[in-house]
Amino acid sequence: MAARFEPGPIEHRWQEEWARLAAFRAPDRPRGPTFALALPPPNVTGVLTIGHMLGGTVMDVLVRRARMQGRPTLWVPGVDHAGLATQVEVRRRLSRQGIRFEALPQGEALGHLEKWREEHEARIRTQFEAAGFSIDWSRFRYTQDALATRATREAFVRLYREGLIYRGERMINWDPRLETAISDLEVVHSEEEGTLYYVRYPWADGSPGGMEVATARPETILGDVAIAVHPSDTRHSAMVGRRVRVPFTDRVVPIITDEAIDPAFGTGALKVTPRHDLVDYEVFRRHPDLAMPPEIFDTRARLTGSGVPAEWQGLDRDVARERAAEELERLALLVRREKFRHSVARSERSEAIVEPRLSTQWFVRMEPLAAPAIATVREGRIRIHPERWNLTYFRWMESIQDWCISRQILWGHRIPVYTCRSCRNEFASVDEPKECPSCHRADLAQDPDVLDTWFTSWMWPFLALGWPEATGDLAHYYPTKVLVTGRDIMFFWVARMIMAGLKFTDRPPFPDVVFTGMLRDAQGRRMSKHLGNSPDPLEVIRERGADTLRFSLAFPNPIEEDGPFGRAPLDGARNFLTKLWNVGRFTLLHTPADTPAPTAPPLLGPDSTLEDRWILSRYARTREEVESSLDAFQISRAAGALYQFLWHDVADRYVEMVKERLSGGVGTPSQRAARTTLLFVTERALRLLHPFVPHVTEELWHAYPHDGELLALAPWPDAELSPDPTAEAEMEAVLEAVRLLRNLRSEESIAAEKVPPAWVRATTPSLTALFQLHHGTIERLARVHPLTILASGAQGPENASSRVAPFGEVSVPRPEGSAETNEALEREREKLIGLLEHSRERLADPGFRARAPPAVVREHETKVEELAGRIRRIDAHLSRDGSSKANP
RNA sequence: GGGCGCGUAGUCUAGUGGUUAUGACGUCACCCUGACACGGUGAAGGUCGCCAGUUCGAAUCUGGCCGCGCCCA
Repeated sequence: MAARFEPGPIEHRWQEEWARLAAFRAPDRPRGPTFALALPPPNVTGVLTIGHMLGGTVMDVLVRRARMQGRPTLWVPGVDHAGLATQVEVRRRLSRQGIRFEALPQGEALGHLEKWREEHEARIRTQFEAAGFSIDWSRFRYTQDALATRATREAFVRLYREGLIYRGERMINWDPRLETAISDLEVVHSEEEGTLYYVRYPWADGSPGGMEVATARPETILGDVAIAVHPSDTRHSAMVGRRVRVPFTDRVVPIITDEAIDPAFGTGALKVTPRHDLVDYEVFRRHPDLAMPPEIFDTRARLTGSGVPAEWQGLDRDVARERAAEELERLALLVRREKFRHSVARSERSEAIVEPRLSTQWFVRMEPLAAPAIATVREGRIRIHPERWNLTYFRWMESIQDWCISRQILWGHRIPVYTCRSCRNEFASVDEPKECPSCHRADLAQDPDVLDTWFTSWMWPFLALGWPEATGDLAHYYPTKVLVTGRDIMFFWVARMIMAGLKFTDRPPFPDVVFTGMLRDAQGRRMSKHLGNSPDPLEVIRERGADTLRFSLAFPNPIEEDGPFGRAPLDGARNFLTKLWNVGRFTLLHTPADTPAPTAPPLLGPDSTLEDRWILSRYARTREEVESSLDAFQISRAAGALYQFLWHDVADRYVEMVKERLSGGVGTPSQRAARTTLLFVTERALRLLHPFVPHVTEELWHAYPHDGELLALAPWPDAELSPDPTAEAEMEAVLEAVRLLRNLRSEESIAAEKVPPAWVRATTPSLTALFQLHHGTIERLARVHPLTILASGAQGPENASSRVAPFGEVSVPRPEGSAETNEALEREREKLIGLLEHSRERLADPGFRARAPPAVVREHETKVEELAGRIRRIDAHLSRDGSSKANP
């Protein structure tokens, strides 16, 4: 085996081998309970980020464990066409080549989109494969493939026929750059600096003065229908009912009252422009006497229409704003301008300022869908991890708005609604209709819009398994077992998936949702596509290895919290894997060629030592910890338990303890016990670590004596052993003696190559016997010789430096020239006295004795005794040294 | 503006009523000891944000304050 751990070649080899053996191909006809998981389909917009790797790692840990547990396991992958997002990317790419996307013939535009999809789909797959995720690529799906199209149409038609999808004229969010409607969720609000214009509307009757109104958008004056004030605003009550002239026009509008007006904003008077503001629209609707003015903007937010003066036609809204302000100034109607901060709504995709627009679009009625989805989470049939996100989920679901699903773009599923040009009959159809079902003519026009991408992806867990067809996969693998994703798409996707699952399959699509946190770069900024501060996973894998990347994401920071990513975690993971590699090498160095695979734990016989029993106990505990952590989706906790066990228990302690036994190599019973124990615990650790770092563990496992073709398909360890508290307690005492002796060596500056004599004195006969039995271990680990074990009453050495612990004391001779101080002991004494006093005070409190549980009282009593004893022993050392100093 | 969450060593983090507060990274000292210097051994480093309260007992529960973050409008 190579002396150095090189991830590259190992990872290639095993990825090829897994593929060759179709190790991750889910059985078509599985037996027993299955474990399925749908990969959240990445957008074909771009490339994957480290965030995808985090989610993938979590999923792979769960999937690989399930597979090793012997459950038929399916991890189904796919990609999402991401309609608007992809169209934006392609549009951008083309515009760099001087091509305007909108000017292309439809077929050609679609060609560009399709080409983009192919490139990115391949790239995404390469990235997931390089990470070693155990995905069943034979079941790869795409949200625009034939089945997905069928599912999308089926879902639409069902909701349409039930009246849950309707078309209506509503205020919607319009993206004037992309010229399409977007949903509420695709709008991002931010605080921005703007200008507030104070405009005077002259009185219609020609009397001097006028009504002063504050607005950020003077260009929309052309669409005003009224001025509104709050009904209880006494400043303006005298004006209510009067009429003003709308600047730039010959229109005359009334001053009205409405509760929605904020008297604190501007002058407390609001101009009402119902076509271009949601609040204004609502005010308008509450005043049926007002008439809807004509449209003033086209789809690119340029002034247009009969209400717009000829010289302003075609002006962009920003230009128009400046022109309007200038014109108002010229007309002496602009009172003043004022800088102010306000919330600006922008389109997530294009960053254009959203133009609220009265428009006819398709909507899904969400309330009937949300109610059962709320209940499902409330009843615990779906559990969200971490639990605190329940609140966010409920809050959004309980105030849910109808979902605008129509988009005026090219890339997506066409809305399956047709209108007969002959009889005006409108109908929805799953299949492409040949004729009008009413008049049987073939003169049909399909709705020109496409559906929001999420209208397809919200069905992903069952769509990916073949729905609406009654496929075998759907029968065997649905519902999936868990959903792992970033919490940033809780509303976009998770909540909608729960609704869709309940609506279309009558079942929750998964019982558990695991949210991963956001990663931060070295400067502590959240990684985002926008900032472009996420490294390319392929680069990281090429430089550091997939296992290193995976482990750096799984540990040390909890996967569900935001955590740092960068050199430090990667180095930590690399160091751990190197440690694992070397522990493997050491084990193999002491594993004869004919050794059988460790199918069962070593039998504990007379040749098994304390360290053997101890490491087996530590293994048993580690396994339990891994199991319970993974059951609770606490991936990092499981990884941490394995890290501690392998590094600190196996490598630092057990290996160091058995080195002596293993050297020489004549095959004594004690050597055999040590070998089989070492082989067993490290082999089991490989199995437990495999879901986290599959390549390196697969490599090592094949170098080990093994049965079976792949570690990936080897059985997951079950509870073969129980913890052994006696062995653990005994080993603790021995290790504590070692630690104190090492501490003394260091404090007394005993050179590393020196092997001084040492003494250990225990407080009880049984501890004395224990140290007697393991005095060789203590000698080796502490590098002392000879070690004398003293009976509890025995006289200690002269002129020695000592440490006092609960179990007893340890001493080494004071080296020549060492200052004869006992600072360490004195510091220890002070600390112990503090603790002693604290416990005594507690015990002196009658309330404590009366109310605290007896066990806690006893605990303190024991502690007082122990501390007092320890202080007495320290005092004995101090006074002896004192006397020896006084009388050398 | 509303809601949610979080403040624990230089940094990240565990810890939901009784522990001498966990681990990792970083720092310092010594050591290239025969699996590993991507290592070993040891050490230093904490008023558990602040103030009050509940309790025999608070990092942990309650309230207020301060700071930070996120979501929604």
